[in-house]
Amino acid sequence: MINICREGVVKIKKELIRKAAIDVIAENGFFNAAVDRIAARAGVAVGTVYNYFEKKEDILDYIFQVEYEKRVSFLEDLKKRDTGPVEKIREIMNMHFSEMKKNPNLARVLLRERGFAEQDKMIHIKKFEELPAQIKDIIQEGVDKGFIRKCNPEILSVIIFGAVEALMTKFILENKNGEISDIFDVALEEMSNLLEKGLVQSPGES
Amino acid sequence: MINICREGVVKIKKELIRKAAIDVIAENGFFNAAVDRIAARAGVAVGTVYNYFEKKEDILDYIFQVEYEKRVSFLEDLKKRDTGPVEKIREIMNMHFSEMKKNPNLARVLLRERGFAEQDKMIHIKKFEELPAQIKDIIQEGVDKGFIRKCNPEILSVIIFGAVEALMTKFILENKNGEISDIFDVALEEMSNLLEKGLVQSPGES
Amino acid sequence: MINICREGVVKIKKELIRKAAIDVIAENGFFNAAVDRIAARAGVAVGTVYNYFEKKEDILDYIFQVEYEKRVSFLEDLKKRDTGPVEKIREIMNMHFSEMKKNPNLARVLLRERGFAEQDKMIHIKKFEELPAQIKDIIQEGVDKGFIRKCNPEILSVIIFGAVEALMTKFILENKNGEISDIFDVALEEMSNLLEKGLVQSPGES
Amino acid sequence: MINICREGVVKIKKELIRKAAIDVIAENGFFNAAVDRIAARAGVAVGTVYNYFEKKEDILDYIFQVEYEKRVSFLEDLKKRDTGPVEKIREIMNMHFSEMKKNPNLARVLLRERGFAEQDKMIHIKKFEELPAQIKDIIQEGVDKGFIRKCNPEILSVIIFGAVEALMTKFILENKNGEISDIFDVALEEMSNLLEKGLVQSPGES
DNA sequence: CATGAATGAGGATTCATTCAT
DNA sequence: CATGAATGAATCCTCATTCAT
Repeated sequence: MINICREGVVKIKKELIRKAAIDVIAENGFFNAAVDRIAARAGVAVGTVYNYFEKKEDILDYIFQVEYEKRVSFLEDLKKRDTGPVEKIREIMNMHFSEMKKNPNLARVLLRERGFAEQDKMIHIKKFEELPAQIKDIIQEGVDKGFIRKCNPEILSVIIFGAVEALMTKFILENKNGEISDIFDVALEEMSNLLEKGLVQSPGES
Repeated sequence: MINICREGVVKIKKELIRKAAIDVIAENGFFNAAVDRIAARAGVAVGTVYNYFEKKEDILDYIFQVEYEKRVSFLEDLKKRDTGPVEKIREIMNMHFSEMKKNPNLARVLLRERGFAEQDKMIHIKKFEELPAQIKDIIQEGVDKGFIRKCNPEILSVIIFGAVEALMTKFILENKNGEISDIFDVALEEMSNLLEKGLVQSPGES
Repeated sequence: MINICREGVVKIKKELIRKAAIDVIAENGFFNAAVDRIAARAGVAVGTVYNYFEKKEDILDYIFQVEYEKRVSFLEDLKKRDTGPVEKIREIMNMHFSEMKKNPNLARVLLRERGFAEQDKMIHIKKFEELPAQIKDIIQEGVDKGFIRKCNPEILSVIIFGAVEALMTKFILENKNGEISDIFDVALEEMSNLLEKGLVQSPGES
Repeated sequence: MINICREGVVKIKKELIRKAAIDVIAENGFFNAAVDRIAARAGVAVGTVYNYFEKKEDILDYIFQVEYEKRVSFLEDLKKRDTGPVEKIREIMNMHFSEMKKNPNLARVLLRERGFAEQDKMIHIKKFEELPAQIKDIIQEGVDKGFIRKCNPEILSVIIFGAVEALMTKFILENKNGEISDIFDVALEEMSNLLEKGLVQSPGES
C-alpha cells in the first residue's frame, strides 16, 4: 500500500537513516560512526539527517526507542496469553533470539551501546534498560498463582535478562561475519531446564 | 631520599595513570575520556602517559589486563579447593560483588567498555571475555562427579556470568552516586537458589 | 547572486589554499608550515583545507602537480617548434627564470621541498623530478640532426637542469626580500655560451 | 693510538652522535629524525646529545661544518697545485663523487637539507652554500692566465656546482638502497667535454 | 525539505628540551 | 659528564553541526 501523506513520507526517510545507522554503528561503534557515513549509507545528505534528528545521539536513542516499543507491545500481548510463566519466559527468549537472527547488526548495537543509559538525554536507552522489569510481573504472577516458587522476582528478572543477553553477545562475538549458529535452540533448552530443575543433581536421578 | 627501585617507581606512575583512567573512563565513557583529563587526574603531564602507553587504547586494555590476571589467579586458587561446584560458583559471584563494592568505577568500566573486544589490538579485553569459560570447567567437573545434572557446561557458564554481570550493571545504574546496596546478599541467595532448585514450584512444596 | 558553476567555485577555494600554502611554505619550509596557518592565510577554516586535501602532504604534492602540468604543456609546445636545440634550451631557461620572477615564493618551494620525491605518495613531486628527461629528447634530437656533437643526452640534461636550478637557488638566497636581479640575463648568456663554446679558450681566439 | 686527553674523548662521543645523525637524517629527513632516535643510534642517552649540542638544529649545522671544513682545506690544497683550471674542476668533481661513494647517506643529507641555509642560526649551512665561490677563483685564475675564455666566473661557478649536485641527486634517487653506479665516470667525462668543447657541433667535425 | 560546503572546537599524539639523580 | 623520565607546547586531523542555496 502506498503511503502518500506527509508523515508517511517523512517516516520513510527517517527509516532509511535509522537502518543505515544500525549498520554503520554495528560496524564501527557509535563513536566511530560519523554522521557523514551514516548519511552516505542512507543515500541522503548530511543536512537531511539533521532534519530528522537534532543531535547525533538522538539517532542512537531512536534506534533504542523503536526496539523498546516493539518489545513493550510484544510483552503486553504476551501477558494476556494464557500460558504458564516458564513458557512465557521461553517465548521472550525465543523472541530475542529470532530478532537477533533477523538482524544481527541491530543486536550488536543494542548490546554494545547501552553504556549511554547513564546520560540523561538518552531516555529511550534508559527505558530499554528497564525492560527486565516487565519479566518481573510475569514471575510475580507465576508466584501468585503457585507456578513458581517463592523468590525475589525483580532479582530473577535481572538474572534471566542478563543470561539472555550474555548468550546473544557470545554468539555475536563468535559469528562476526558468518551466519548465526542454531546453537540458540540448545541455549533455549538449557535455560528452560535451568528454570525448571535448577542445576543441581536431584537425589534419585541418574 | 631512597629510591625503592627503578622498576618500582615505574610501576607507581603506571598505577597512578591506571587508576586515574578508571575514574575518568567510568565518568565519561572511554571515548569521552580525553587523555589530557586522565593525565591531569593522575597529576601527570600528557606526555608522561605516552611514556607508559603507546596509544590511548592501550590504557583501557591494561585496565582489563590487571583485572584479568586478578581473576585468573583467583580462579586457579578456587579450582584447587575442595568445595562443591555450587559453592564455588557462589564464591565467584561473591568475589565479583565484593570487588565491585570496593571499586564501583572499575566495575563500570569493565562492564561498559567490553565492546572493544572485537578489535584485534585489545588482546586482554578479548581474554577477559573468555573468562566465563573458566566456570565451564567447574561445571563440567561437577557433572563428572555427579554433583550437577547433565547439561551443556559452556552454555551454562555463559548464562551464569551474564546473570552476574547484569546484576552488577543494574546496581551500578541505580547507585550512580551512592553506596552500593547490600542487595547483593539477596542476589547471591537468589542465584544459589536458582541453581539448586530451579525456578519452578516443585510438586509437594508449599 | 550568480554561481558561476559548482566546479568553478570549488577550484577557486582550492586555488586560494594552494596560493596561501606556497607563501607559508616558502617562508617556513614545509614542516614548519602549520596547516592552521595555511588556512588562516587563505582566509579559510582548517576543516576547509581538509575538504580539498586529504593530508597535509597532498597540498605540497598538488603545488608540484600544477607546476608539473604547466611545464609539460610548455615542453610539448616547445618540441613542436622549429628552432634549434640550443635555442630551445635557452627558451627553457628563459621560461624558468621568468616564472621565478613572477613568483619567487613558488620557486623557493619547488627548489627546496623536492626532498619528498622519495616518498611514494608524492607522485607529482616524483614526476617533477623526471622533467629533465624532457630535455634529454631535445638534446637527442639535436644530436640526430647534427646540431649537437655526440654525447650522453641523459647526463647532459641533468647537468643543464642542475645548472638552471642552482642559478635560481642562488638568486633566491641573495634576494630574500628584494626584487630579483636582472642578472638572469647574464646567466642566460653564460649558459648559452657554455653550450656553444665550452669554457676553454680555443686556440687562436683572443 | 689512544687519545686520552679530555678533548679527545669528547670528540669521540660527538663523532658518534654526528655519524648517527647522518644516518637517521638521511633515512627520515631532518624533521622526522627524532633526537631520541639519533641518540639511540649513537648508543647514547638523549641528555648526552644535549651536552654536545644546544639545539637539534646544531647537530645538522655541525654536519655541514665538518664537511665545509673538509672542502675548504681540499680547495686550498687544490689551488696551490700547478694543474690547469679544467683539470682542477675535474678534480673537484672527482672529489665530490668519491666522497659520495664513500658515504651516500652523508651526500643525501648535504643535498637534501640545505633548505635551512636561510635560517640565521645555521651559519655553516650558509657557508656551505658559498662554496661555489671557491671555484670562482679557479675560473678567474684560468681566465687571467688565458686558459679559459672570457666569462663571468661567478655565474659559471654556480653552473658547475649546480650540475655536479644535480648529478649526485639523480644517482641518489636512483640508487636508494643499492650500490652507486659507476656512471660517475661517464658524468665526469661529459662534464669535462662540456667545459672543453661546449655542446654544439663544431663546423668540420663529424 | 534537501543539500553539502564550511566551520572550528576538540582530541590524540609527537618530540625538543630540561633536570634531578 | 651521563642518564632517561618528565614535561607540555605544538600540530595534524576529525567530525558534529550550521546555513545559504
